[in-house]
Amino acid sequence: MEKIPEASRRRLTLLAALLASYKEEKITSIQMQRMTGIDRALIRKDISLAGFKGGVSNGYKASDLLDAIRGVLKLPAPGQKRFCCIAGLGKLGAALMQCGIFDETPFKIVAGFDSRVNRTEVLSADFPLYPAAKMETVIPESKIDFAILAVENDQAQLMADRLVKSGVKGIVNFTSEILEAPKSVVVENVSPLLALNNIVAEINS
Amino acid sequence: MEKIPEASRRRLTLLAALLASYKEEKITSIQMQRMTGIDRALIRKDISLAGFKGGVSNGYKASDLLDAIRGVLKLPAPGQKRFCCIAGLGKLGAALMQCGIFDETPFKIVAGFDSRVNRTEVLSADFPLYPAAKMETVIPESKIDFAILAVENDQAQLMADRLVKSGVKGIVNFTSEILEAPKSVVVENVSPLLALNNIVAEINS
DNA sequence: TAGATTGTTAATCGATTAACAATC
DNA sequence: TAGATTGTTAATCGATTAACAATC
Repeated sequence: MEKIPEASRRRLTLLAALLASYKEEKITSIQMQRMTGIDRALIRKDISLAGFKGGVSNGYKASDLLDAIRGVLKLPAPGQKRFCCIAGLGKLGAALMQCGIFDETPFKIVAGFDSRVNRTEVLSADFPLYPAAKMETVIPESKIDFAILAVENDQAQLMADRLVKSGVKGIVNFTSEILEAPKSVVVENVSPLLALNNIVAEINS
Repeated sequence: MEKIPEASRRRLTLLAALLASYKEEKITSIQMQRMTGIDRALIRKDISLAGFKGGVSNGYKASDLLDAIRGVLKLPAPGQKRFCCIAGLGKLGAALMQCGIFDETPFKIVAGFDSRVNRTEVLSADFPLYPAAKMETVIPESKIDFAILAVENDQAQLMADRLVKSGVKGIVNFTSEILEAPKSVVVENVSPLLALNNIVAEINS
């Protein structure tokens, strides 16, 4: 199997998210176009790139398609567990850790970090909270691969550097800072500010 | 000015975010490559597409470059105000509204909505909170263009439909659902779950 | 000047679209 | 069958890379 281009990979990840909550048995490229805005020819091309040939003239079996996409992108399926941590336990970080955002998903938050001792002592969670200085020992020990970064902007790069040094493979960046990181660590920006600016730029284009 | 392709537009928006917190006077394409991972030739090409010709042999003046990018993408500058609302005042929505995420930015949250009356009564904020049924009157009256969607997944599409009907131009989607919306409404997905899946897919590619 | 970086062109590369035979 | 949709090919379109003269 040749490797899937980035644009296709991101669309397939989106389709997987769509299918994960899809309720009917069958789905067509036309329906997926309506639900995602992606052209149906492109959807069929992506599915073809993913190596899935199970479609018939009344569409794809949704669960088979989802399994195929998960398989080729190596996305974790329900039942598997990938460990994450939250760095930054301010209002936003605390809410992310308490709101059950990863319930019923393969991702599981197993640690929280903050540089302010009083945050780690005052807050409570289903998993242990540590001072930031413990990151480099806790992250490898707990087999944490991914971090949610929710610190204040002025600490963002500093904490990102520590996460990188601790061995995380990916960072979900909630701060408004653009993080410098080695190519071996993947950063996904989910800053609401950046998102709004992307929306404005698209509207005005 | 011919219109800027989407890929360039998104990179330029990222550069604007970078420059907004950049402290030195001058910046080169090599520095921007290190900070963002984008190839320096591509950065220069994007800047050229944006119509900025102010670079000299020791780089760009950061503030001029930022102004130019904001100008061409019509990004709001500090001092301007664009009004937003939060839909969904659970733990995450409440944290987003209280954590000052848009302080010192052109975006301002001016209303919050929840379908549970007890949330709008129990919580307090610098701006009014309304039952969801009021969206269609409050959003146009308050000149709200953008919404942060932070409801439970099972209400996501329903609330998105109401936001669309109320006239918002863009939705920042914190839920794990993939939203169906007309092409005239821009959706940016900032779901941590989708972000993690994108990270996993990239690592395994 | 010497060294470094920009701005732009041309070449390459990759992604999207159109179209339609094959399939159910 | 009739109608609809897939899977794939070829054509088009757009984006990235390489290279380098111009500039400071």
